[in-house]
Amino acid sequence: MAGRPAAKGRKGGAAKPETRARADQPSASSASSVAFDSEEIARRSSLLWDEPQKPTRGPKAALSREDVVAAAISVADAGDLAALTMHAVAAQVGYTPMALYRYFPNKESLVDAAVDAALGAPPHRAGPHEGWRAEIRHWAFAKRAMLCARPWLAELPFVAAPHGPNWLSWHEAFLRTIADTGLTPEDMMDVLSVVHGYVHGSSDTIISLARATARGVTPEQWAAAVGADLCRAINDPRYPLLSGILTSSSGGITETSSLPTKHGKPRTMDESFEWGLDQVLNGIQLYLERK
Amino acid sequence: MAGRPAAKGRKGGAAKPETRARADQPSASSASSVAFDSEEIARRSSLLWDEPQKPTRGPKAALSREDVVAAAISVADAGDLAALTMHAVAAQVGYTPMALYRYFPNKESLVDAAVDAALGAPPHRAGPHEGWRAEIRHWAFAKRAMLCARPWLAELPFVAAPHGPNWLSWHEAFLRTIADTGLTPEDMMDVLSVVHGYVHGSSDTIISLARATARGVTPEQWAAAVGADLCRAINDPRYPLLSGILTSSSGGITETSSLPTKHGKPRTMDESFEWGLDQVLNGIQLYLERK
DNA sequence: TGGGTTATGTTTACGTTGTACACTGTTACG
DNA sequence: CGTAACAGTGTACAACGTAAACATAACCCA
Repeated sequence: MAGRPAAKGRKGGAAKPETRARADQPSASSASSVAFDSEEIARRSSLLWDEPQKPTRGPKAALSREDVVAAAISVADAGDLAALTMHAVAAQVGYTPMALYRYFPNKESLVDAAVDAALGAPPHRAGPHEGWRAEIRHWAFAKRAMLCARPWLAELPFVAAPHGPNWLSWHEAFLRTIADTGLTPEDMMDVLSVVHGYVHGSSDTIISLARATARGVTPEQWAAAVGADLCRAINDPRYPLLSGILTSSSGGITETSSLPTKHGKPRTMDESFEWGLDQVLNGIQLYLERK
Repeated sequence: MAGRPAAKGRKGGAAKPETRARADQPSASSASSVAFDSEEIARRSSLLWDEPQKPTRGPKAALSREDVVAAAISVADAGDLAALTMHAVAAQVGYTPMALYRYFPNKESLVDAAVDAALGAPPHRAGPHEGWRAEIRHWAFAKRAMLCARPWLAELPFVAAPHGPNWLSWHEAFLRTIADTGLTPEDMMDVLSVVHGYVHGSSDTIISLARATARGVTPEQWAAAVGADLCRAINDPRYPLLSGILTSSSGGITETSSLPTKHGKPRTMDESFEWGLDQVLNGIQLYLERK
């Protein structure tokens, strides 16, 4: 038989995997690394776009790429990026690790596929157009929420991941928000870059919190830990301004439910994100008005 | 003898790896992962701040933590983050891999130290204060340049790295740029978050280019490869706006020396970064003026 | 109906990596 | 001097990604 769900002990089979991979050129690149030359980029993204082209000869595959990807995502969701091993994915689908190589030539391509799938589709905005500003805000909050829901995506190096269908969909959705503003194509891409950059770059703290809470750490514990870490700077003469802000208590680490402070109402992390987003949008609005 | 530089020769050995790892609790966390609870955060950052406290009894250590960190940085500079292995670092300093464990308890702490050291000190702004806007621009460009010079830093997960001395110095330097604007401590931290977020989040493309060129790939080759990857979206009915922009030729991928286009002068990547930064700063300026 | 062909999943094995442990040798204090 | 604390080495091993060889199952054509 062509194999049974495995789970434990089975027999053997035969096949011939890819044979390519590293060590040819000065290149190299490993595990979840970054693509450099055109052939590597093409190879990595091809699996995100090309259909598997089903053969008719041998036994039917028990799984599909989608099955494997779904298993990979559930493994990463349950743990973190480091938990996403071939062994773990194989166990999740009920086969041996080597079985996965019938669907993806190596781990990198499986991770690429899992990442794009995990991005999911961008939110669909039904109803009337609310104006670019409200639409961008929706987009930004959705993206942030997506990253918080799958914090392992933020563990990836944030450079040069292959551009899969969902990745492009998020970009397309953004462009839809500003399609009627009269911006040039070039301005559109740069506005996208500004907002996208801000959302990604400024979400590190909330993602860290999301990771912690997913592990059972309470927000209070997390805030205390990060605060204690930062407080090392307090009274260090090298960081006078930072010390002052941290001791002023309103600038310290606070999470969504906000910690006790001396005065006023400190912004929650979500409010800080929103505040920053609004400043960014104000800048863009200014640009639009001046045109 | 207490050991000689080694240089070659390996064999086998015996040991019992962690035994912890995943599967105990909901916890886990591995290699270059993220800290969750207070004890882990404290443990990870302690080595960034505490002195080694030299013993007087035994033989003198041949190396210092700084030596090991310098070796780690040079290894990562020469390759990428994946090249940063204990073997490689040990070979760089001329000792056995296990010798490194006299200086750092594990790889993670070594990487943490190397990362903070690699950040380097923020640029020192001598001379008269040029005003917050110019100062922030300097800071942002310096940070971007630093990331381009050490692209492996961008391979790290961008969440929750321990806050070492240099990391805090960069923050302190930023706060210095806006110290006289009259912002509240909370506003200052949020302004920092906005600019920091934009700089980090929007630098992925240029960092990717920097990585590629460091490997000998010409900017033209790189742009062609990335462009070809993106062009998969062209004529795909799912991405009408993106297709339009990509075919309009001015919105395509261009690097610093700019590629041939049909009309006008497309922005280079640096110009796009600067454009976005200016919109962000405009937003902040608006906030300052309204106060 | 029965090969031949091809694809499937399994088994086995290997190189790499991080690192525990036991050991040899070295230094400085008592 | 002895002895305790340290340095670096050598060995061992688990986990990982994955190459190669195998055994089997489904299809094709005769």
